[in-house]
Amino acid sequence: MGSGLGTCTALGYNIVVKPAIFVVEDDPDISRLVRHHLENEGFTVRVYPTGANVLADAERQRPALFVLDIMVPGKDGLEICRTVRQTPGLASVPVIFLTAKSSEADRVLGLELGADDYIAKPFSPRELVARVKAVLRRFERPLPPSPMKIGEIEIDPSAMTLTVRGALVPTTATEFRLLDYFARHRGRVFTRDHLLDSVWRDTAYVTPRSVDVYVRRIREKIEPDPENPRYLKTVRGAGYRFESPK
Amino acid sequence: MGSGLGTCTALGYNIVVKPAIFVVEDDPDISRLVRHHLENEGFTVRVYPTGANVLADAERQRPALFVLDIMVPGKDGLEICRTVRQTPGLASVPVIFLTAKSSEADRVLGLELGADDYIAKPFSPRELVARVKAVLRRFERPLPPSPMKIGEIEIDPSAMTLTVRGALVPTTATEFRLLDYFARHRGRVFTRDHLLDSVWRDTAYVTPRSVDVYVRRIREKIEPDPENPRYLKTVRGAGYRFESPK
DNA sequence: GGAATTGTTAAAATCCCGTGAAAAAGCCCT
DNA sequence: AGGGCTTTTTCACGGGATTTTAACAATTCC
Repeated sequence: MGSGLGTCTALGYNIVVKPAIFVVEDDPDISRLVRHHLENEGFTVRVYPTGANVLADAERQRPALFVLDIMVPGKDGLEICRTVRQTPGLASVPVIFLTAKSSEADRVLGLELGADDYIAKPFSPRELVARVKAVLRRFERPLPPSPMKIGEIEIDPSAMTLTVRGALVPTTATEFRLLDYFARHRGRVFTRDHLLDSVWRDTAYVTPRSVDVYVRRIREKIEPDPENPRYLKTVRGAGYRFESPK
Repeated sequence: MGSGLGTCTALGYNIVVKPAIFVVEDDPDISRLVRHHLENEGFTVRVYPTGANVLADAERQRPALFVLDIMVPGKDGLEICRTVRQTPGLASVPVIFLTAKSSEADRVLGLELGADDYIAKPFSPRELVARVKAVLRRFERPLPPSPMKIGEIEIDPSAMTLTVRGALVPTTATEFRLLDYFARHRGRVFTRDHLLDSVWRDTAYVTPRSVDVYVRRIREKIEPDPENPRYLKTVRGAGYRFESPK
């Protein structure tokens, strides 16, 4: 995994996908350096000296990540970022800024622009690569809303149905949303607070212990033996993790 | 800690740790200059006129930074840099090149080899100091959580899993947080008090000896031979240090 | 050899989670 | 609007896992 490459299974065999990174940088020395090191890591890199054509290209071939110099002639980095965030197909593509002044960094990371990290110039290649990989990892897309089959259970978000070992099991709305969230982020640990933030609707105040109750209800519905969960495990001191059984 | 100095509490009183900078430079005028200004800033400086012994020394007393002249008799700077990058214990130590030729080609070459910055001769003392500090500072900004592989052990913070020699090893929350902290700051010594401050949750007072207990538990889980730790070493009189095995 | 420091172990104290049940909030229907 | 239903949320207790302590053994350094 460390390579940053993604794989996808289609047509029954594996295709290795080289994630594309779009770089907007006018200084040819820097862009050469960036291209060199990112390509070394197995990424496909596209460099744009100005911000003119990036967006058009990006809409066609959606990149995995943007690396934007804050200041480039023409449309500058900030401008591009803003547009990216407002373009439906690109809104969730992560952005890393290259900044000269560290004072810009805070501003860039500030909420409104929605950058995901920054790298201060002069930067080292190792730093660049490390941050790019880290951001990509953080942004691993949740699986798109399509029916999922995990072990013996099937979750169909569009129908909001849960099928366990062939039998349709009724669920309440919150039960389903929580299970769906877990199933979409298999293998990760979530704290109760995180789950409340991302699964619950209103979230006015709700005790984290409510999560426990729902976990139990879900277990009763999907686990053959709710005492020894194979899917929805508790990670003591941290939260819960959903996993595919071996 | 913008100054580049680190402090740590040990032996009941405060010790100021002066980060060590290893300089490889054959011109005595320049090396004198470098030493003078860096020592003025509170760094411990060690000068090597040739590249012969640096690596051996560095492996014992791990420096915070290398300053390498690109061209020195014997093993030259580029060579040393390459070796450093391939030495497990040193791979993450930053490198700054000194070069006479200010040609861009040289600069880019240096950076492509994995250097972290580059200073063209003749340089001003202020520039030297500024770049050294900048690199050290950059280096301290922690990366967002991402899986780590150190020797034969793998740590995945998002899944909260530890894999040792291929096998998944269960950990408790505190064990994991401590190991994660160590792994994220490889090569640095931490006092028990520092660890309590930065890894423990509440820290309403907890005996420093608790750290010992956790170190032992971690060793039992990751070390092939817990009596002779290869990863998590004790630094008598100071604390513990986690390192990549040679 | 002796003082200081760290390793080890086991027991005590604490924290955390599962559980059942009941209160509160929604919801739908007339 | 009100009654009966479902869903959501809270609460408290008990058991068990984790954390912490403390006492003793082993090591290191002078």
